[in-house]
Amino acid sequence: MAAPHSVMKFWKPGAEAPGVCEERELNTEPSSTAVIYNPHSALSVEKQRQKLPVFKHRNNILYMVESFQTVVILGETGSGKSTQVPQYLLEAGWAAEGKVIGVTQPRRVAATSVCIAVYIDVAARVAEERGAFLGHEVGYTIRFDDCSDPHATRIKFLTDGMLVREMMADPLLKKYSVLMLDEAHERTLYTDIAIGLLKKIQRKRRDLRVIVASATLDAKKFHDFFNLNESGDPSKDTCGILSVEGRTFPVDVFYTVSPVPDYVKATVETVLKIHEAEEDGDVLAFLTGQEEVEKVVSMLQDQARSLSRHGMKKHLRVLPMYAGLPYSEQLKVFERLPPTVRKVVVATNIAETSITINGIVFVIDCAFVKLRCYNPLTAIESLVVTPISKASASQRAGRGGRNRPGKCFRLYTEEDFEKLPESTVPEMQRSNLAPVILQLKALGIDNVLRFSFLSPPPAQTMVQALELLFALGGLDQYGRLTEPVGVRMAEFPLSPMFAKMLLESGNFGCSKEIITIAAMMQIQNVFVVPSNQKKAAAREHRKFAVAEGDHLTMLNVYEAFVKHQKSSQWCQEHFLNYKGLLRAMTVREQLRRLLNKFKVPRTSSEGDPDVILRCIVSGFFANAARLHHSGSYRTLRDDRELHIHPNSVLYGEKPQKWYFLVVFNEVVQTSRYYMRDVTAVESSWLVELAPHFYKQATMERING
DNA sequence: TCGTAAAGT
Repeated sequence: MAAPHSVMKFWKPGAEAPGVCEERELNTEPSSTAVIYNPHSALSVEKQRQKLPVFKHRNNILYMVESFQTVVILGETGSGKSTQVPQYLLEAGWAAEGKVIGVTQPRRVAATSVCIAVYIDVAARVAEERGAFLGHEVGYTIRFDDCSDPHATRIKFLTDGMLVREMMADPLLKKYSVLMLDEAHERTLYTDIAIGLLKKIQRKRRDLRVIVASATLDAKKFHDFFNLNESGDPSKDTCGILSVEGRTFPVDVFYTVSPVPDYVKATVETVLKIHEAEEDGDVLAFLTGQEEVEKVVSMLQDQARSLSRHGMKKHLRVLPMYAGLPYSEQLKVFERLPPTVRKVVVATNIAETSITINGIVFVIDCAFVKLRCYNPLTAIESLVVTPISKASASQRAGRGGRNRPGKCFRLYTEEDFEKLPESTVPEMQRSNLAPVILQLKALGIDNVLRFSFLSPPPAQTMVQALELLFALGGLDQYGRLTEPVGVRMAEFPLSPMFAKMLLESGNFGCSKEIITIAAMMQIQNVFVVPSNQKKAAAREHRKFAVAEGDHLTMLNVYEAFVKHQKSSQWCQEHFLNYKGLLRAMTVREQLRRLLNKFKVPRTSSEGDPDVILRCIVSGFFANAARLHHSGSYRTLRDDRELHIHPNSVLYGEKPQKWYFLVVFNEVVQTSRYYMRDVTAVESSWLVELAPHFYKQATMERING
């Protein structure tokens, strides 16, 4: 039998060709023990800290923070910068006189885990004198979890989104002496907002220090952005760059000899080739979505069974990994396996930044990723399979060098690698900006079009956002934030349409129900569909379905959940996402408090659906579509073709008079333009509730 | 007629 994988041919470029880590010296220590204090080590905490690569740069870092307003630290994986730099600053007195050293992370888990690592260091050192408690000297603040003390905390970790929130209460961030933005190269929406705002704050607060911590890529861009020196004399620069080597192992990069027609098949073949020809070590393969992941997993599992039948000694354990996977399934990729088993993790981009799996030696990279992008002309978001950037490719390859030297198999030619863009387009340039613009206005940025963006978004996207905010009553005709509607809308941790709907709910007499609906709409995958029980799941889910649409269906699910004592078993029986529903409860509580603060009366519709639907229209009137005789829908605003998303309870319903007009939360483009979270409404409500938006003539055309 | 990456307030 010919080996099915014999078609995959790879080659390794010569030393002069760009590879990953080729030129790096080989290190013999794993980075994982280096970053977190190991209480079992014979070495003291001090000794362990001194062994980190960043330690050599301690004095230079402190010198630069003294001399420059902004310092860009280029630190590679495993340098120890995230845990050590905040401690160096603390030791050098930057937290004196009640000041705080703030460190932001793009993710909640990172904010807490880095915080705990630093806490362990600090606690181990000060324990003898006064002890240390998490949330005192060292603390963190993330949504729903504030583990910090306004008086005692000297080093505070927080998500970048949280920092932007804090600016609403303290626009000059007066309590901070230094802010370090970690993982800035990821260029998340909130990192970019924070960067723009910090530059503005620095003009008013010369004493505020900013440290931008990034992987090697965008150093110059950050430097030029923050450097306020216009004299041309480098000695007057206000921003300095410093680079810190990392501690990872070399990864050999291989390319295919010719282009790969089908990367799903090629992934399977490459895994088998590694299993057959390479030494021990686990495998990580990158694909773009759940469907591809599951397909590769099932193909490999078939192969693995046949291999064991043919007497292959070493076994394959194939595991999927993506965000939508149930938590218990996700945990399996972290399990340690006996040496007779090779672990193969087939993952989406979640494994590029959000999780790190120990023991990975071989990486397979298909060169693609699914990215959200926003079309400023149509105001429609879509998820598009896009070629990755070179930065992404090197990040993926690096996943194979965490514990020992690794190998990365790229399912594309070196020539195609050269054609990839240097870095991924920042989120700021591919997002709907309505929430961003609202936040900036609330932070006193009057002219958002002239705001200092690190990467300016398309002007048309900003215009779209301004128009929507005006239609919602959050901005006046001069683009100023309205009082109180606009100011209050900005306080909600939700998109402006949801905020408007919530603020109106008191007037409609259904705030209790609307809070639930808004909270439920924030969680993904309320309905769980296990691949082997699709029919049973659908049967259970249908029990919650309501003819009006998804919003009232979600209300139904939540109320049933509460009625059944929030039981996890009940959720399991009805194929509902238990953790998601718990989260909806937490979100609901936060929203309820905000409505209390704004004195929105607590009212219930007492079973009348119409008031709830009208209230939804008051926020989502701009997202309306009418039934077209073709059977699809058309947007009211610009007559674009839309379809009901297959996950909607209205999907597949026979179009009746009742479904003539619908509103929806969002449109996503995949194979078609799909409306998600859809509810049927009366056309007369649109004219009544949004007369400024829908002129009478438009309505006549619709009805005619 | 088929379908949401992953992260956050």
